[in-house]
Amino acid sequence: MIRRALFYGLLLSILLAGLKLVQYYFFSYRIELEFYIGIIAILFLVIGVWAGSKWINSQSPILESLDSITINANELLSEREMDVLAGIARGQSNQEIADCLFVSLNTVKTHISNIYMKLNVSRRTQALAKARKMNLITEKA
Amino acid sequence: MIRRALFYGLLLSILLAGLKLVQYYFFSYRIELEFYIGIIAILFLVIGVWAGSKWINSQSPILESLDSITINANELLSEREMDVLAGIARGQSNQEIADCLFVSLNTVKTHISNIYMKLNVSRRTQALAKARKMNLITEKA
DNA sequence: ATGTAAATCATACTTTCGGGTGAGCTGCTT
DNA sequence: AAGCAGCTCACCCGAAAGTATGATTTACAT
Repeated sequence: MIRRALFYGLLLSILLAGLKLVQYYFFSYRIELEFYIGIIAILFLVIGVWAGSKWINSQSPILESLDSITINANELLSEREMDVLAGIARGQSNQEIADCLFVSLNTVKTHISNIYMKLNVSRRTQALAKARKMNLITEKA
Repeated sequence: MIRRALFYGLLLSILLAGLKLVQYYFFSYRIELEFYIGIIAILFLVIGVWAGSKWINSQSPILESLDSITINANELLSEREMDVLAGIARGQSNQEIADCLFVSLNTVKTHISNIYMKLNVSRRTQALAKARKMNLITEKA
């Protein structure tokens, strides 16, 4: 969570710094300000779309609600396991979940194994069925 | 698709125009340029995330039509395909579904492939997520 | 009749999943 | 300090799932 926020914050800072450099050394005296701002706006719009696409399947509660899947807090599964379960519920592959959570495929597998143990199942679809019965997963209205 | 692109293009244009106005009439002489650009960058980043999320969630033509048109769910998937989909939703393996329906494993695979084609997905968990969104699958007491 | 869609089954191949095991690191508790 | 739970990652192997293609049969509509 925090690591991801820091990562993108850093990325944003770097981009801003880069833009400032570009501005001072190359463009400021040759391109009009409106055009320059337009480029920045479009650039960050694209970045935003990219980040949004990448995050839409991640575990943030806000984005989760956009995906109409809600993971309910529970004592049984740990936070990370809930994240993984949400990915499964969204239909993501293990690799996709790993990419979203910024961990390795093996880590996701381990979490999933633990989920299966805790839910007493042996397949992701079984885990989904059981999790829904237990109200761990609910559909957003 | 095209309509959506036009919509967001228009939105972008309006926002750019608005920013230009703001720039000329309020901020240009009071706030430093770097700060101003940073605000724009963040603003469009947020817009991008929002738009990206929205876009991702309405990728499917089927889901789009659900917004305005009432679709008879039974039209899309055949009876047998619904049987198989139910098995998937129950968490059954392909072999278990085959046993339940008294058909071969290959037949189940074929049905599943057809389901994936019709739902435009490539994994059973994706099929579940999509089918739930389309209300092909609903929870019962 | 001819075509279309559904259902059935098959073979061959690739990718993904899941099980088992081990291990290092962190943070909290006793 | 020691123990424990959670998170991370790795490797191996077999099973399940998915892809691609082709084929037969039935039923229904043009």
